[in-house]
Amino acid sequence: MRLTERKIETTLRQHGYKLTPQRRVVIQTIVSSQDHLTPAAMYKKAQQEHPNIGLVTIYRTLEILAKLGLICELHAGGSCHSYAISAAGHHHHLICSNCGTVVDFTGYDLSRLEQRLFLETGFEVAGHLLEFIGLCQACQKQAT
Amino acid sequence: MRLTERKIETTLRQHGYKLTPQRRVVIQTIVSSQDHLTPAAMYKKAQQEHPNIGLVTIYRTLEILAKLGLICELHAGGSCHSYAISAAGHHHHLICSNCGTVVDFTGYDLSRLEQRLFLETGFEVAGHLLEFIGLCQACQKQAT
DNA sequence: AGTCCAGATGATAATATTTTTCATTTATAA
DNA sequence: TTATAAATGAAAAATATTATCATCTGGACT
Repeated sequence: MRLTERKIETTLRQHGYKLTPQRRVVIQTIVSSQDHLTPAAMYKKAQQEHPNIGLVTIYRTLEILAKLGLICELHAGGSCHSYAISAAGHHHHLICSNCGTVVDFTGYDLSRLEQRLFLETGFEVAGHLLEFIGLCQACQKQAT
Repeated sequence: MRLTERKIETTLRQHGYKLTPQRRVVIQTIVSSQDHLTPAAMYKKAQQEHPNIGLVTIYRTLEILAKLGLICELHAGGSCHSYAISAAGHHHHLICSNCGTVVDFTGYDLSRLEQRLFLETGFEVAGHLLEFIGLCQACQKQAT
């Protein structure tokens, strides 16, 4: 389940952030997007709703949303500074290399591997990054 | 098994690239480094051996090495434009968040998960990104 | 060893991206 | 309604990356 606009706004408030029109626009934009967006792409989209919004505000808002875990930074799909709306709990991503669509999936547990790695290397694992890149169903058909 | 200087040089030649002193220095630098380096960090290190080397050459060399799969771009450890020497076959990375040390590991197979994802989402997976971030043994002790 | 030349280099400039600064505006709690 | 801490946008600064181009050189060939 992806986070909703409402849920994100509540979380922002709970952390003492003000709910400005600009932030609403950014949130709305990212929630309504199936794919991942760079700050620049975000800026373009947001401007359609709020022509005066500044690029700096985009950067600042994305930073906050990322810090609160409301959006996820993606790496496997080209730019390393693009974001997609987050799912509610712990999850991983599937990214379409053609259209950029991001699909979240859950239920894959890496803790056994982490345990193995600890035994083999002594590393105390604190986090991980797992993303898949490929072609979504729609883009596979298109490619035919 | 990490790639050796020799192996990398051979591969470069095989692909028609010239083996210049600058490239040797870059290769030597990255092979002898336990951690991952950004182009800028690479530049500094390389300059110690070859004071006249240009930053552009670093960028160009890293680009070639990455394209040939001789070095790996890392994401979980801060900068998304840092590289570490690659292991010989398919592998994944463990990165120390404190000292930057990169340890490769092999033998973890994601094809069953990819199969599951295909069934569930229709995605035709083409590749993946799997990295772990944590504390290496040495840094754990240090932290005590 | 000497010649040739495609490919490589470094200096510089151009472009792109991100962060800082600061005067002004505004969301929200009282 | 007011007070105020936080947020905004414009501009500048700082970083990071890529393109251009005259010059140089590794390595194939003799």
